[in-house]
Amino acid sequence: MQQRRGGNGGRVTISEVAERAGVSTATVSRVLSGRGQVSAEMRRRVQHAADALGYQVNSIARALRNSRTDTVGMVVPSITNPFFTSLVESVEHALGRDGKELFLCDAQSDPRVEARRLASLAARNVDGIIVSPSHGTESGPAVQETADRLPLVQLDRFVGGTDTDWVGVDDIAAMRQVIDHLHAGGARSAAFAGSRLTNSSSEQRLEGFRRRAADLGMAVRDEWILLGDYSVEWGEAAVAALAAAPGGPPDAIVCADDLIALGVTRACRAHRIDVPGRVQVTGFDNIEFARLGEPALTTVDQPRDRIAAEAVRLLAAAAGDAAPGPRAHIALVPRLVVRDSTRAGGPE
Amino acid sequence: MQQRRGGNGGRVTISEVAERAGVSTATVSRVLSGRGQVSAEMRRRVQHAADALGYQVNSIARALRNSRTDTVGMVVPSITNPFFTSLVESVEHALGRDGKELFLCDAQSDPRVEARRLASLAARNVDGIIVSPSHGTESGPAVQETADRLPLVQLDRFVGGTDTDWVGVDDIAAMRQVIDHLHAGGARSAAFAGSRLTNSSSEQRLEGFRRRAADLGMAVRDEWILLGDYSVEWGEAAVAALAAAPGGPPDAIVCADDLIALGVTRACRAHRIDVPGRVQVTGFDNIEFARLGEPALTTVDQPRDRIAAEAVRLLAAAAGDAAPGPRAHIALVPRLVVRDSTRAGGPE
DNA sequence: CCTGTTGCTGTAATCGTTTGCAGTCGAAGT
DNA sequence: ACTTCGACTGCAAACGATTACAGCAACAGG
Repeated sequence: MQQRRGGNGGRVTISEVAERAGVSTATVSRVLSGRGQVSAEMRRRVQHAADALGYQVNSIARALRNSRTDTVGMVVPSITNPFFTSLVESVEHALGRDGKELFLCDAQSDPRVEARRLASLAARNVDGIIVSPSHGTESGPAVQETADRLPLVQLDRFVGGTDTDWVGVDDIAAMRQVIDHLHAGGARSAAFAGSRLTNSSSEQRLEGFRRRAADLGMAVRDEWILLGDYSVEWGEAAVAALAAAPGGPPDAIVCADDLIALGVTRACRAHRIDVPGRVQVTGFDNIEFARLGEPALTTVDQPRDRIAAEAVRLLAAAAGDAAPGPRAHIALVPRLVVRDSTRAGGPE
Repeated sequence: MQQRRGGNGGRVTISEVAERAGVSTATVSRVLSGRGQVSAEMRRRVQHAADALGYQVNSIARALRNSRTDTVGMVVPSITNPFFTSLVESVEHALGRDGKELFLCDAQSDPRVEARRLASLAARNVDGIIVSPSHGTESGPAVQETADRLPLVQLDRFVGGTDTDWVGVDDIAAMRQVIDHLHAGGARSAAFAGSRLTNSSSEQRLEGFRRRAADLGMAVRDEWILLGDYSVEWGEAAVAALAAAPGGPPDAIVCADDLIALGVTRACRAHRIDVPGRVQVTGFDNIEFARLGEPALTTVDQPRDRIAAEAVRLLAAAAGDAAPGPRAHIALVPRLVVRDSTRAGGPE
């Protein structure tokens, strides 16, 4: 059935279709891409020949000719972090509506790997890149260099010293909601468990936490600011540190993401610290597992679909005009999701 | 600094480098790819010019010429399932060692989406495809068609009616370990919570469960075989069904994956069914969250790195020889990880 | 001096598709 | 009858990199 010649894996080319239909490759191309004028008879003949041979376009050749791949690259710090995978899912949906596909890369939380990924996406002529930078400063050069070559938008996190589009949430506003809620639940002191200040999320969230806690007069001791990484293990370690301190843990532990919060609640169980009775705990991101914690986590829900849609829109816009317009920084306001790890109506 | 001409986004081409260095494109290519004889002087001149212009190869053009992209495609049923993401991570590592990259696609658990993804990967001339088919029968045609065109290996799951390489675990042997362990812990009756029999994992695991339970004389009622999907929600629903039945749940609930098991333990807490006191629960896959369950899940650890390494090896082998060799079916034996959701030493 | 060899470099074809340009042909306008 | 036009169609040149082949110089051996 299939013709197998040449070294290209036996694929049928446009000229074989042309030969079989007795026309030129130009006509075949016009029929198959639906561009240009072609008579009904030709259209039929070509279509028939293409079907018979099982022709499929070679998008490499097409991409070379068009310098457009209909593919967008995305780089995330860690593909095993559920927040990023659900973000990826949202982005994929948003792209699907434009007939584009996603080329996903994992930076393994390492700026050097990240730089390699960005370079290789650029070499592959993707139409644009969506990146959530893994490091708040070290990711800078590679991101900026890539942005100089093709449309790029940063998602969720932002790296300093770069001038590109960005879409994410307003971390400060989110933290205000969190602190207000904890305060209403009776918390008068609070700890913060985040990651080392190597990315914007962490910085911003800590900043928001500090500011609002100060506004409300909540006690925040220096030794209650615990910075490690975005992992369950780190959350567990943080609780160990807090529990060991004289006076025990504060009234609330605010976590920079849900993984940390899951670690915190788990460690609290192990240390027999009642949540939310003795300590209230909050997360961030609202990953699927947040509701599975014991107790289920109160957390900040990121509007992933909105974030993804805006990012895709920005990329499309950037691809459109040659002149780089002014940069857009879009901060969406997230929503607090109250579950069982905090006290809703004030102290019982 | 950068020259911006043409419609390719202002990228520097090999001929611009050649012009600047005062040599032919052939020489530039030879220098840059390190193939062929070039004098030291030329090498220096070309290198210098390339650096000055910030040249980067256009891998689209290279791919067209070489009909090789150094890219492998991977299609997974759901990118939000932690098992698959960690498998992806392993595959990426394994490929990295060969200087290849991964093009990841999400099939959204839908064979039609899957078929589209496979076709588009093939159109993009990836060197090979790794797929974990989302459906046990409906994925067949697309998978087979793709396998006819280029090297393909199925991972973890296997779809009926196809003739391709496969790497996964021996589900039957795994289930034997699970049942033996539960039996040693005193279980004399057991339920199975899996997904509808639309994929091989589910089928095989159920088969293994049935066989070994029968061997050991464990009671297995028809209404204890609960099939839904691979999700936490389904695990919760399954417990609701079991708890409502007269006589209550059996001594053990064997789950086809960890997500289901997490739902099961969660629902048991809600229904005040003691785990492992009243009911023992097991999972499958050993995702990171398995140890976070309350209680931590006893589960089957899949040797992800081995699986990934074998898959990459098979692809490389298939890419090497033109004649398709005999198919390899590699079943690795997984390891049981005992945690707190089962009784280790027999009934207390 | 002629031939063969080695070492380097350039010319041009090639991968598969798209598309500007030019050519053909029949129909319509003058 | 002679443009003019429009609808089609084909020719051939791109896109950017790789590479077989040929050409050239220098040099060794006969």
